[in-house]
Amino acid sequence: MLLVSVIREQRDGIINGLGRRGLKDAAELIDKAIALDQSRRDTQKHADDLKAKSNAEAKRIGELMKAGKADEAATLRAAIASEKEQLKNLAQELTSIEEALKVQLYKIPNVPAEKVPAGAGADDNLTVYEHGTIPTLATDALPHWELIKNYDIIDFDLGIKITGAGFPVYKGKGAKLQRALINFFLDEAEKAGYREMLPPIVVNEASGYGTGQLPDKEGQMYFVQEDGLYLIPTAEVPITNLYRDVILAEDQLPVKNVGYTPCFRREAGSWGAHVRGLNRLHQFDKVEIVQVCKPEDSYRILDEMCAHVQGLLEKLELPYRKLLLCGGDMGFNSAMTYDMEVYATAQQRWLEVSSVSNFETYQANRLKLRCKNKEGKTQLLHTLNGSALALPRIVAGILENNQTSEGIRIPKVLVPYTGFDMIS
RNA sequence: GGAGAGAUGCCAGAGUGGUUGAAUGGGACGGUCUCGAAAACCGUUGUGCGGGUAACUGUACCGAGGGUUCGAAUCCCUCUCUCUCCGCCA
Repeated sequence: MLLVSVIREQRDGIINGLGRRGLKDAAELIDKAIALDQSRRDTQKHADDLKAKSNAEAKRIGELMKAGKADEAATLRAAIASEKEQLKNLAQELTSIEEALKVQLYKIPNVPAEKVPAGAGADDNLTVYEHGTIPTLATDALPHWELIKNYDIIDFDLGIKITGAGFPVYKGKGAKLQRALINFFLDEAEKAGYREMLPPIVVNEASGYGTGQLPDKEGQMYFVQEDGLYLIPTAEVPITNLYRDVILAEDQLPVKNVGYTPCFRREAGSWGAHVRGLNRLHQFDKVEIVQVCKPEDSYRILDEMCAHVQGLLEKLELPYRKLLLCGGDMGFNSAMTYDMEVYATAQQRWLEVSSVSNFETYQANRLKLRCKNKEGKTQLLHTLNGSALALPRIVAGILENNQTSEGIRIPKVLVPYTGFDMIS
């Protein structure tokens, strides 16, 4: 969430920035927060002053007792009663104002960075880079959901039987391909300086709040009622939350972590023609890169992370494009996001395979993730993350684009990992 | 699942109602000493939120939330978490 002090000091700039998300009521959102903040400060001043008075009186009673002046102490004690009552009311008032302010701040999304184009939705995203050539397929080329059946490598029906729709079973070379991709992605990240982490894939409520899935987006996550735990929708949640309530030293920055996890998404109500096959699943595998850095470095690092992701796609010989998301299409928490999309030639569609975001201090403020600089001052850090990469759509791209009459060709770089160069 | 113990500052660990934001030790940082280093000695070493141009200052925080009290790290209640032992188990 945004820092209330920043909202106070940069009201107009923030309203302006939020406008690029297509938010109609930005001014109203912000002004309500400012009003609550003002009343919070007034109330706190009032309460603090009164508390200072009563602290002094309590201390005075202690001194009188020690000096054996019990009767004087008793007089003073009697005088305090009404103050106590007032203090209690003020404290209650303050708590409820603070609560209201917090709720209000949770409603305000991150401010898009200056370079982010204004826009309402996907149509306003900017294509900033394209790479690779779209292959020319035979006329009888099949979409991946047909290919996986023909080669018997991914089985949706079995998944339905044991779990439900959107939980595929990977079989034989299909399963090996998953494992190969995961290892390839992890190895590449390690070469780029990331430290591998294998976190839990269920998290508590505090972690959900830390990275911004909660409140409001609990519908996205599977919830284990009995234990109050959420299945992670992305490794971002556990890996970024490793740094919740942490104060790092400057020389520990930037933190570069990578993790493979399964990801679980309920995706309620999103089933239809566009989400066939591997295009959208309830459970899928993903390797995620996460960085924590000093504010002045975060946009350089955003570029660095994109370059890493693009390098992966190039090594996999997949045609892709890079989009700079417009304000309206960005996630709630993000200040700037690039999406990478692979072209799935048989479907004739671009599939989002990675989303790389800079959250600036938005998550760090919730996480209380700070660093102590050389002057001994603490300041909020910036957090970033990106998929590197999400598997199912990569698999869809490989299957569709590399289909031949002899079978499906495995990208060269993966062959050492799969142990085979064709699925036939 | 059963039984017990505990939760204090960067860490270890005192503290059972009245200048305790918190003894002591360690660590870290700065200084003295040294050619340099070690040792020794001296000093510094929290966070949030307010007020103030600032120096500075108020307040809160000893797992969380309530309560008792003029006054709570210290007493009471609830919750959470951790650890140990037993059971079960990959």
